[in-house]
Amino acid sequence: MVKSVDRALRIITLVSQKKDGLGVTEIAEKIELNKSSIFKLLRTLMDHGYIEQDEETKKYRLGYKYIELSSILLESIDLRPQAKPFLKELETLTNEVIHLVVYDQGEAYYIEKLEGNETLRTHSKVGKRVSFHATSVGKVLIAHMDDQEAATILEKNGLPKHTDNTITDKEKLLQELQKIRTQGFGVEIEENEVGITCIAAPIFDHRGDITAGVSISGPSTRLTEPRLEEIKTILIDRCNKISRRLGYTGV
Amino acid sequence: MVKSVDRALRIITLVSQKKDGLGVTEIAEKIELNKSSIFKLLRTLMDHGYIEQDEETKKYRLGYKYIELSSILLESIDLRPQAKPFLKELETLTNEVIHLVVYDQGEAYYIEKLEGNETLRTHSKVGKRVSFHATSVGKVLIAHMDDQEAATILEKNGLPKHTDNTITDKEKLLQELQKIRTQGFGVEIEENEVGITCIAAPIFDHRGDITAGVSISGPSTRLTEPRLEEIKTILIDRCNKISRRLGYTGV
DNA sequence: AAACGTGGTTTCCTAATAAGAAACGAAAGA
DNA sequence: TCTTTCGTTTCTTATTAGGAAACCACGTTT
Repeated sequence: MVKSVDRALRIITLVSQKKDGLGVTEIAEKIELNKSSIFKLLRTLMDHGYIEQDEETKKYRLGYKYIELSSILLESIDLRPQAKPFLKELETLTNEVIHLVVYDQGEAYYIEKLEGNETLRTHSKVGKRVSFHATSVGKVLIAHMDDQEAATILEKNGLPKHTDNTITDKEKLLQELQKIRTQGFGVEIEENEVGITCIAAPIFDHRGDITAGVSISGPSTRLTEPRLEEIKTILIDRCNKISRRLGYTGV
Repeated sequence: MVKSVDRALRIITLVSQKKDGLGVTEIAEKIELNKSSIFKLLRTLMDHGYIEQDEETKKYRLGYKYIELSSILLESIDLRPQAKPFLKELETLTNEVIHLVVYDQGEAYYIEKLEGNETLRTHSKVGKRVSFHATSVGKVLIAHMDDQEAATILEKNGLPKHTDNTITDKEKLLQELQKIRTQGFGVEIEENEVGITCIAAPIFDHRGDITAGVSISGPSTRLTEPRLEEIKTILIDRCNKISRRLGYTGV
């Protein structure tokens, strides 16, 4: 632990909390360090543009460098590596099949799959396209798009019947989407494939737009109501964490 | 200058440039510092979440803390204080009236005004609403909105004639807007007020959306073609700088 | 399979340096 | 005008950051 660096970073955190900035003395009190030491740290941070001093009030606030790096960073974060550790957690906690599905220009794709350890498995392929109306992730994705985009997708793909449970009525689907938005997750019981049940939650990016969804799927015999209830909680929790990793600030 | 902090910040900058991260040795070479020193610095940065280590590759990359702070930060930056110093520069460089105009939900307002030092002045008030079709800033603002939003505004406000030069024909206005988009600035010669000429450039935020415009205005007798040419260059330059301060990455 | 190389991590010592005390200077308030 | 406050500077000493070298884990080569 490099002490001066530690202190410098604490200064940054402190300064970032006060939009209008803080004075040297104020910072010195909070960090519990000598004024002159704080001053020197601030100067170093200033030289790098991480902190800047208001010319009039003499107070210190976050600098342009921070903003510069942030925006570049937010644009360049990759979903997959950010999500991976959380997906792994879901895998070990549930022992079911975990899917990461991204939405990109009218299409949804599986980009990650974790198998779980149990023997009875659902079959799926990374890269395969996802049905929007008949899967939990698909429903979650369209539920959080703007209405126009969702309408275009549904228009284009229609509502083909996959099983007896598939929602083929548009009105019913719209109600289902509303439900998904309010409760924060989506469930699908044998709507896509007989014997398979699924639960999914959304991932949002730094602009607040939906970019992906995570689903947990398994045999309906195992994913019964009480089990889904358990899984739901941790699924939503991890999805929120992934969203925050992408810079999402809501919730 | 606190040396260790300086080095730590250089590490951050370095790491931020490589999306996939860097190893200790790699960093040590670039910073020209001993491996162990770099290691200790990295550990400190890690403890604060500014840097994180990939579990598999062992490489170091920017951490969640950065992302967390950035997104909060980008949402909370105030345009006015960011723009102020650049507007002052424009003022001293041109000696004309400088206006900062924000766009917010269908309306445009002056939120900042700098007078210049010369005697002959245009009159305007901070807080006053801005005409969209008859001023250079107004035109710049609608030029960079999406078509639907621009159409709504024009529909609502119409194209009232202020002077003989006011553009009252919709087709002609649309052509003008196209021109503004391609050349990156807008000019208005006595379209809003007889005797006053104006030039304006756009400011974009971190999402790439237009949020404001800066205009420089003065008597037409002084703001002649060659003078406008000079002013144009520095105006666009400062506007770009302000945009970058707000996290804009384009250009 | 053993030797070698590479890259991350740890240890330890000492020279470099960050921290603190105190003084200074400018600005704001009484 | 005097006082207080706050940012800045100076200087000295105890702290500590940095460097050399060794260590360890892993992968590759011979």
